[in-house]
Amino acid sequence: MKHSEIRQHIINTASDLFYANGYNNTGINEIIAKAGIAKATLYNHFRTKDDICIAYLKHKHSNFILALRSYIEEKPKGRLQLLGIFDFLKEFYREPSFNGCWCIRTIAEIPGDNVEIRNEIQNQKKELVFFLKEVVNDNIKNLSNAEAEKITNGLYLLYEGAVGESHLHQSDWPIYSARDVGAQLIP
Amino acid sequence: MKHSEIRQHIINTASDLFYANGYNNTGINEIIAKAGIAKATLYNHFRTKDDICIAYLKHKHSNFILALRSYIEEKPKGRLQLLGIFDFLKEFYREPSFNGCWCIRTIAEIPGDNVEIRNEIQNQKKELVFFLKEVVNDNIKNLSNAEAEKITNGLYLLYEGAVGESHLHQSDWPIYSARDVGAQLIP
Amino acid sequence: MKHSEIRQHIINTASDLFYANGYNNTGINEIIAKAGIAKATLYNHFRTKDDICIAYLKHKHSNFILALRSYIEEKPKGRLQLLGIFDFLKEFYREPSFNGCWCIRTIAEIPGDNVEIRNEIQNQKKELVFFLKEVVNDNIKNLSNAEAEKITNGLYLLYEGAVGESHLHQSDWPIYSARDVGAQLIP
Amino acid sequence: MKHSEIRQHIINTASDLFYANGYNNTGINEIIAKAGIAKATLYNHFRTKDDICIAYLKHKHSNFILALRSYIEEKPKGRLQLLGIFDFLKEFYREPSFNGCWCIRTIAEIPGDNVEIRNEIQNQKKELVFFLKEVVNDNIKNLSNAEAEKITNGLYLLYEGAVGESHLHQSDWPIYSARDVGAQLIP
DNA sequence: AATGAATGAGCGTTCATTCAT
DNA sequence: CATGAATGAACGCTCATTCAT
Repeated sequence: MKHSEIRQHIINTASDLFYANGYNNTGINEIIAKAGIAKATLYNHFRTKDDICIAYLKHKHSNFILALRSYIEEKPKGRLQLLGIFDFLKEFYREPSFNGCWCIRTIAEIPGDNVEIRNEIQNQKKELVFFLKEVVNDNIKNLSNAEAEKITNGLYLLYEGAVGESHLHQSDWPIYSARDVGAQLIP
Repeated sequence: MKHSEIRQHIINTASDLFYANGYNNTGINEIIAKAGIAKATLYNHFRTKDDICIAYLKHKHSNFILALRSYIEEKPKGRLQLLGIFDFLKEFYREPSFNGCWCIRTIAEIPGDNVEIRNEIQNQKKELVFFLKEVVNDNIKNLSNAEAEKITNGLYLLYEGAVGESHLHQSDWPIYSARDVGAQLIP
Repeated sequence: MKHSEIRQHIINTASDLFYANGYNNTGINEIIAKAGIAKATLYNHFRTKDDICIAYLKHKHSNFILALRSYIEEKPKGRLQLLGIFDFLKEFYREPSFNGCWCIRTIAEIPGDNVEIRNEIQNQKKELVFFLKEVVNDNIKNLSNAEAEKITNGLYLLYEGAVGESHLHQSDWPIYSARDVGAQLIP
Repeated sequence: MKHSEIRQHIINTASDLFYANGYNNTGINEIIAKAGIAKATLYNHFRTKDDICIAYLKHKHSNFILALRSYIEEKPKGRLQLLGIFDFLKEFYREPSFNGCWCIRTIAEIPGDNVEIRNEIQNQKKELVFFLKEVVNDNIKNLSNAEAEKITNGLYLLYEGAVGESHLHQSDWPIYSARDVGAQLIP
């Protein structure tokens, strides 16, 4: 196995555990046991557990953005494509591994002065907002920038609320509600 | 100090620490040190740390509901009272101690099989939805039940999103956005 | 066993190990195993391993000063009492546990920026110089302060050299040599 | 770079680190990082870390003896040349890299049963005594062997004490004191 | 010869909880 | 009812050394 492969193997293993059980509830020992590697091997690839956390967040984010983008690109232009973010979320929710938003869950676990992880999380959300704005502009014509931003922020908040609340209530009603409200935002 | 006073003192102390620094990041030793009590005293009042967690959640919730209720009751009936939930959140956000939603943050820290704490959190949110529905019905006349629920759920999602995202981004724009969108939901 | 007794038990155990095998070569696990206590018990009595190190140094020092003082007080006043410090060292050297100077050995093991331990060690040596000066003044009459200091410093250096070199060469000739030279310093 | 050059490069690098920060506080990784070589390269040149330690000690010793010899050879014959060892030490002490005696510091770090390193250190000190005796005989005429040894051992102890104590107290007074006492030893 | 990823054993430290007093 | 010393398990991390390439 090549260096980068074992690195990816660690990230995959840790990601599953972090996402399923939480960052602090997942110990290094659990990761190496599941990955089948020695402790020092892990530390040859990552300086600290926090570094693995960053890699985990990036891993989840890039997969998520790719999947979301390809999902909605297959939808017909217009309202359906725009509301596709909620349909995507429905599918995401149905996955047995669904456990809410890794950003929200991780930020709840780390001390407030952990700027590195906080920054990563904030940047991911900013990227999501940026992506949503693209989708808004692609699917609603003749919007002023202010209008586009208003709709984008609304959809973003609804999306985030739907992720968190479907996870919290273990039910998909928040996703349907969010889609309904989202539909009202589109002129 | 009476038995119940000590209990409340422990809850107050633990709540401040849990909310500020997180549940897992706050140790029993820190709590007893700040409360100025002996370790066994704490365990005479609470069976486990998880029990303190439940008490912490209840404590935050009842204070929150009371404050929210009294805040919006002072607002004039109608749209202003309904949107008052977002104005309340603005004030909540401005408090130096603001640190997001205790439910969301706590659920991220506990193992998935901890039903006791999960139930407490779910019930709190259900109570919030119930309360919001009351406010909706009080301030918008002649709503069918379905209409009331639709608006309630929308406001709830926007509120939850605004709490979480203002905390995540360390900025109050999500609260303003949520209020804007919320205003569109009210006929 | 009372709190202070178990504390002293830890100090005794750790002291034997630190002095025999070195500070860094002695692990916490070795200490608790030999002391027959749990790891957390040790950490209830000492904040860090460095704190145990300080206690070890203080323990060795106070025993040493007491033993040295009582040893030379039994010697007749004059040259014999003054040179008694080297006779004391001979006996010290003969003990099977003799392993050189804990100060010199410890300072060699700790990072240069560990001021707490460095200060303790420097203070111990200053106390030794102070004690030696007392003995000099007690046993040589009509010395100016400068003369007393000169003799004191000479004896101190010879003593320290004798401790270190007898340990290094595993032989007592440095003690005899130091005594010989020391004798020449006394008018 | 030739084989022997790499070896010397490793020794130089390791020596600086060992002397500055201690043997146990310097890791193999630190050495190879600073030397800019691969880990296995280091182990092609040295069987174990202890072997590097031996090479480090030899390196320091031979440099030291050469520098000391050439320093005092430039002094005029007689008392000045003999006491030149302390003047040399003054200059040694003034170097920013001064960190006491590598022998004393290393012997404090290794287990008592490490005969290889202990022997190297003892031999270095025996060589120093031998060298000092040469200097004594060169600069004081008509000494019996016993007289020469007595003076040599005295100077040696004073020298060793001065090195260790100047390092411990971070002050040069022990060097001045040692020189003063040394002067009294010379007839 | 040179590489650098992998290792197992150990490090110092923290944790929620128990129990004799 | 209040105490606080003691606990065992787990924590994140470092080490000198080996070995397939």
